[in-house]
Amino acid sequence: MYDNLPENISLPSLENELLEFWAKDNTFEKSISTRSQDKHYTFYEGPPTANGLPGIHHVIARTVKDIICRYKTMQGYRVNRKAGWDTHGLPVEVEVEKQLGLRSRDEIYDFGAEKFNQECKKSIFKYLSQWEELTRKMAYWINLDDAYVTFHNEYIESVWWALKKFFDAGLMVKGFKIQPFCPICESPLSSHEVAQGYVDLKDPSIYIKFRVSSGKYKGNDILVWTTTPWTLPSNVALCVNPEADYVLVKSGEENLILAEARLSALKDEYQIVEKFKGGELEKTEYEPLFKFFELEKKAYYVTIGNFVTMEDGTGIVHIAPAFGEDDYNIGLKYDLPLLQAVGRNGLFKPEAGKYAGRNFKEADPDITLELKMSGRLYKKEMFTHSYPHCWRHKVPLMYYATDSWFIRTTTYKDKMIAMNRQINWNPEEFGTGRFGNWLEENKDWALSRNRFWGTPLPVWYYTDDKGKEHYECIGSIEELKSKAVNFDEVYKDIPFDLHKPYIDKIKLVTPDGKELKRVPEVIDCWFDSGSMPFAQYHYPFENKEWFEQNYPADFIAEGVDQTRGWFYSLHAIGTFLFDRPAYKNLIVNGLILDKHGKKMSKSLGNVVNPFDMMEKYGADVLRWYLVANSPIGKSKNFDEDELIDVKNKFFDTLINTYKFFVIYSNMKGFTYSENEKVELSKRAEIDRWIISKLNTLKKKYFETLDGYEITKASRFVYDFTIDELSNWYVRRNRKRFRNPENDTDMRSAYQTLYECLIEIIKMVAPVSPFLTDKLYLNLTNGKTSVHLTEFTGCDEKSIDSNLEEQMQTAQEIVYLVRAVRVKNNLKVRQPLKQILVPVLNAHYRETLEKVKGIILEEINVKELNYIEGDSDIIVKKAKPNFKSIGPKFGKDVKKVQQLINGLVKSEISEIEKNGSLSKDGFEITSGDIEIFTENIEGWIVESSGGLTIALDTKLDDKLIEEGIIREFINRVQNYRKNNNFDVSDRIKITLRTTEKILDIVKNNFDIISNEIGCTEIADTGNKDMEFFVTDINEAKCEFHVEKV
RNA sequence: GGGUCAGUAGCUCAGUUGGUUAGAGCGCGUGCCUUAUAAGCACGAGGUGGGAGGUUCAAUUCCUCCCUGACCCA
Repeated sequence: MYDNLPENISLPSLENELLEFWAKDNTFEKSISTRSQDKHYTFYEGPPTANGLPGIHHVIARTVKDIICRYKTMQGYRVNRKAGWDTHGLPVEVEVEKQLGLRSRDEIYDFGAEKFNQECKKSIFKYLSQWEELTRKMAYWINLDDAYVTFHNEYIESVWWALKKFFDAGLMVKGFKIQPFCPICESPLSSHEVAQGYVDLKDPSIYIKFRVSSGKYKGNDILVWTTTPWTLPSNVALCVNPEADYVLVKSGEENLILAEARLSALKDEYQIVEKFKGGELEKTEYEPLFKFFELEKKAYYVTIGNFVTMEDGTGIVHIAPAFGEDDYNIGLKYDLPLLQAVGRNGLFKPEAGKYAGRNFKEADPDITLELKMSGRLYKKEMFTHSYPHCWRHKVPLMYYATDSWFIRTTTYKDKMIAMNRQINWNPEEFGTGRFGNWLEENKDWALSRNRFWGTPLPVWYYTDDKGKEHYECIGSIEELKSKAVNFDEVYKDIPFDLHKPYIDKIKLVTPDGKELKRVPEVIDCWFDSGSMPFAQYHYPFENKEWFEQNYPADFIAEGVDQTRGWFYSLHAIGTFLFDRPAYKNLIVNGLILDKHGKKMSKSLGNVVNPFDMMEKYGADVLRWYLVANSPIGKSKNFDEDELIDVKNKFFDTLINTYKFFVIYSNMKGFTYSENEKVELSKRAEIDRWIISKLNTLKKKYFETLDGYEITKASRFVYDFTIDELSNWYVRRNRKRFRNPENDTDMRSAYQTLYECLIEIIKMVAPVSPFLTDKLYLNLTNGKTSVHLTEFTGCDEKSIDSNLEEQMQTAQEIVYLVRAVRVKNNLKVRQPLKQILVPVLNAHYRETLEKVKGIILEEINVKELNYIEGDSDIIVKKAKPNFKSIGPKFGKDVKKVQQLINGLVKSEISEIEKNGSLSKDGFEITSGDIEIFTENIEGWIVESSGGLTIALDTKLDDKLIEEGIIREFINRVQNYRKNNNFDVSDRIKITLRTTEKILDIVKNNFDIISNEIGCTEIADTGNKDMEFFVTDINEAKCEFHVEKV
């Protein structure tokens, strides 16, 4: 006996039941421990931060990870799944600042860095319980008890080891970086912070004349455009686009140089005097506007750069290397001096003459005025643009050059590009496109952060007599202990902790007695997470062998937002340290938007709560929806209604197929047993057909999943389950399951269905692990979870493509006949005499002969007859095969198309016979045309896709009688169903109807009684009886039913 | 501002060496079938394949530009 599922089963409550079973059974642990040590598959978990609530977008990434891990487990691999937590970084600090009401760096110092970091540590796992609950409920199998945590001393030590490797290779260096900088925080802002602070600002837009002081154009003026007059006192160069055309124009008294494409910027009429490429201006010197600084390096000349555009301004920009990234790069390229007239606090420095002490933005009008007075201003406009502001202080940011530590990734960029080619990206275009391009344009990694809560940069330094800084990088705790002079003192009363501010107190000494202090910075937390392949195992201090076996990862998966985050940090670190990519395969999932394609945000109130979804529809349904409904890599518009569709269509169909099997197996006393298997060759044709289809499905399923294409794989399973198994195999075989011909036939049918169910369950299991396990346990001995089983491979031998093709032909013909019936108002219950099918070749005839029985039964027709290709009543037509005639006839293809469409029967016959035909100067061969029949003279026909059928719609008394019998059976069955009769209930019928119907029913009592389970049909009843009123072929028909 | 990806029916999505009638599901309308099915089937309505050019005998598919959206970076 097989256990059935309850009526109206609630998937969420079923899931709770299985969660308990798995917990008791230790299924997850077993799914790892029962697999061989020698066949392991390595998965890396990208660490989330638990100081924010888990959302629906976490569910999709984790579903993807879980599916592949479960799939590989079911392929026999041992898949260790170590969880991880990302615990450092600005999000944590911001959260704590909010909590404590701290508004600036100074306030954090006042509060105390030590206390601040303690608060950070407390805040990290604020939502841990929600994360654990999500993990459990969605059945994400990962080992949370053994999670790596990025703030642990061991983890940091491994990160330090990696940093020292970079340092020793000369790839970790100190330099400048232009960063968005808040003058009140006196700190750079992260791009994430900048993104939330854009405000429309009205700014000046001024055109300035720079007087040329050398070369061919000496004495003329270069016209320059800027929207930041406050940067002009820090100007050291100009920049033009070397490829663009520039012109010298005469406009009134002025001789101006600007880009040809920007002539519209001129305020007066002009004549072009000369035209030349921007490159020719390089090195042209000019007179500076301001002279606040003594320069040590050469400045005040024209440079070239491709970033200069022709979209606005004059095609010539001014360069202040401390205040813009392009500017800074030009400064490096030309070795320009770096002037900073404005300080970190946003105020002009004392050297800046009359501007000293002024706020940078507020000085704009005065600078403009001064230029006007000195005759250097050409034109002034105002314009409004979106400009970044500090989200805390609401003041405009400066782009400002600050001290930073860098990883010089650009030096091994080519290697990263080469290694990237070894990685299997899914979807592919993310690897070649987004990530590939990002690598092509690689910039050095700005590593350091002027913050508090993070992995401290393990660099100590001293300044020598000449003011030069000397650095020492520490790569382990041991090294730190041995080199520090005050280690024990610092950690005397506190637990050992590598974080600020304790680590800042550690002092080192050089052999010649120089004292070294630690640099104040912490590092970018992306370096933490990118170090997880080794840091999670405290490599190289422990687990050396284990790490080497588990690097690189076979598989990782995250959202597309990680392209330049985790995917990059893993790649950049792995490439350098281990000379190999850090991962072989990855799946990138798209963002989840709301149903209208809008980003989910608290302020819009369109955030989907994953717990709600799981409680309403179950994790199985949610997981299936997330990966199967739309391609994983695309952004997904989350729509709850579609969850309902998934549940109704897929899960209900699967459940009902299962229930059907259980009900009838139990009724017939069938239990699956390997020993009593009916050989495939001895099973009915339709059994072999579904088994063939099943194996074709398995083949596609393994192929796509081995290629990490989850969406495709799940759609294959979906289509098979609904279309082939439920709607064709089970529906067609219902009678057989109820009344099999003999014992072999019965076992053949039940075994076939059983095998299909088991295999589908296994294929669905990685995606939707709950229901499948329940069904699997019910269908087997109830002891072993489906997640502990292994797939049986595709059985190629049982794939019979002929059989599949035959069935497909049958299905197509059935659909055609149904269409004819509908159009001619002929119900399927009315049997018809015959259909005619034109057969143009012997193969087609054989095919039809094989599936004749199925066709006739499906469409309720008595005979299927053939018309041979040479019959007079067939109207043959030909249509062109463009693939063949296209290359052959080229420009004449349209003429040939008309010619072929106009071929008459005799001409087509000639081509069939001789293989070719000459007409109008064209030689048509049999490969150039497709022959089909479109009409059969004197018949009602329907054709589609090359198939044609004709239906004989003439009725005789016999057919009408049969029709009435079926109608009557149908009425009674509907009545039984609507009145909740049990299948086994026997009934007695009293019938009041026309004489004709009454006669027919009585004369066919045996057939009818067998179908509807009645013992007697009477034609007279008593007056108290209630009659059910219906009609048959427009004749009134009333009957009364009672159970006997 | 730069880069990447996408845009196919009201909605969700298929669709490859470029081949002429662009498909499916959901939803809508009308019928039909059914004692596993809140299921299924057929028919119907619904498409300037985002827009404009170009290459070609032939473009949803290849190229260019533009528009819209999302993401990443400034």
